[in-house]
Amino acid sequence: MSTPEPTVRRGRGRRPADEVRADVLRAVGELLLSEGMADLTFERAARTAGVSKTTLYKWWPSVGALALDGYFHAVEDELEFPDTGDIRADLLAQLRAFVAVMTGTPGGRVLAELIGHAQTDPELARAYRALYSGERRRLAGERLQRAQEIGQIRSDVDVQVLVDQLWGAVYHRLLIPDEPVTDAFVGALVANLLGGVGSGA
Amino acid sequence: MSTPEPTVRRGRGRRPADEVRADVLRAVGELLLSEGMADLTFERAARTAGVSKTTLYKWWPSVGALALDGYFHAVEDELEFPDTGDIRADLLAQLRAFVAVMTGTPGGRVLAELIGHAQTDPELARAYRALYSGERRRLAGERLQRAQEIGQIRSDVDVQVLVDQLWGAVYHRLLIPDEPVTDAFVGALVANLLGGVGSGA
DNA sequence: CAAGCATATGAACGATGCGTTCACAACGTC
DNA sequence: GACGTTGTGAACGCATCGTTCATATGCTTG
Repeated sequence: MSTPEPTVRRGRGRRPADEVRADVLRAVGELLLSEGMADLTFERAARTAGVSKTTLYKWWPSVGALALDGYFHAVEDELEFPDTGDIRADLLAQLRAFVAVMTGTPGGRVLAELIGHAQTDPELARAYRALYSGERRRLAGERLQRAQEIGQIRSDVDVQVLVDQLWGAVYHRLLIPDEPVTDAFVGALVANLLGGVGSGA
Repeated sequence: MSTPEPTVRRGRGRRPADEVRADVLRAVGELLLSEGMADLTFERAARTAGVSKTTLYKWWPSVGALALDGYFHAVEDELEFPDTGDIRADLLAQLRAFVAVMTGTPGGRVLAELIGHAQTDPELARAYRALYSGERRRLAGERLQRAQEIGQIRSDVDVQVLVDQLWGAVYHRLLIPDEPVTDAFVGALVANLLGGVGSGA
């Protein structure tokens, strides 16, 4: 409810497409980080960006797609997959960086909301997989496979399953927060998987 | 959009609360399983159940809460945690049964949509944890702890982390379907964790 | 058995967002 | 300098929201 939107008045007529697009993404990013995507609508995005609603409808098929664009424009995701040759250290480093972003910035909340929205917005789900999750899965898989090739991970293991048991486990706690996401949790994830939790035969 | 709702005409005045509640839950369950919760609204639920919208607003704080009630009324979740004394076999059995429900019935889709909706509906999120996820985490934890006590799982392991690396991994593939959820996947989950995927030191 | 309380009903309301339409204006190009 | 592309502003009908109100009836108490 209602900070009076900073409605920017403009004349009519065309403005450069790139300029408009930049305004929109900036505005959407701001709205997302400050209020989450529950209250994000075409109407509000248009008002905040000082852009015609018509324009938004022409460029983005759904609120979700708009949010996805705005989110990535805002965070310029830069989670690297380090490769020092030591898979245990690299996994810990990457997962800790990931957790830091997810819990220490509004980015985690927004990402969760994007995934949430994707459950009932096929358009957004497709865009999310195409732009984000697929790529990250590929990068993680490549790093894990290199570890496998030099014998740090058993050769009969399907590395994609490991992605679910590491990052997927983190997402699980983000989306269904019964338990906290801590560095200790991350340490346990890696230790459990690499060393195994069974004892005897 | 728009099967013409089977509007049930009724007289005015009070009907037994239990009867009304039953009608509502039945209707919501039907709507959820047939159309998902994207199109579920107070309006449609009221129309389908042949109940006044006012009544719904009085009993349920949000569409999400209504959906959650309707869902559990419809599926009467009965995923047991077997205990044969063999933790590997029991985990496989439970996870396979879980996966069967999630992929073989509309229940999986609806559950994903509930979790999705909970990301932007704190009321629903709280209800979900209270009614469902917390309880299931507790049950799984107890079974894992028994295995730990008889030495099938190492004693220094935090069993709650295992929940995230087993069921959480499944949820990950359900919510972000880059990779399929199969029995082979389940097998790999259990094998990876119990045996470990590292090789050397 | 009668009185009264609790509760569902139906109808209406203003507000908001949706998704689309339209004529018009200005930018960039040829 | 003309033209086509593209954003602009305004207005629509429609759906849902969340709320209000007087009314009708089942249930319970005395």
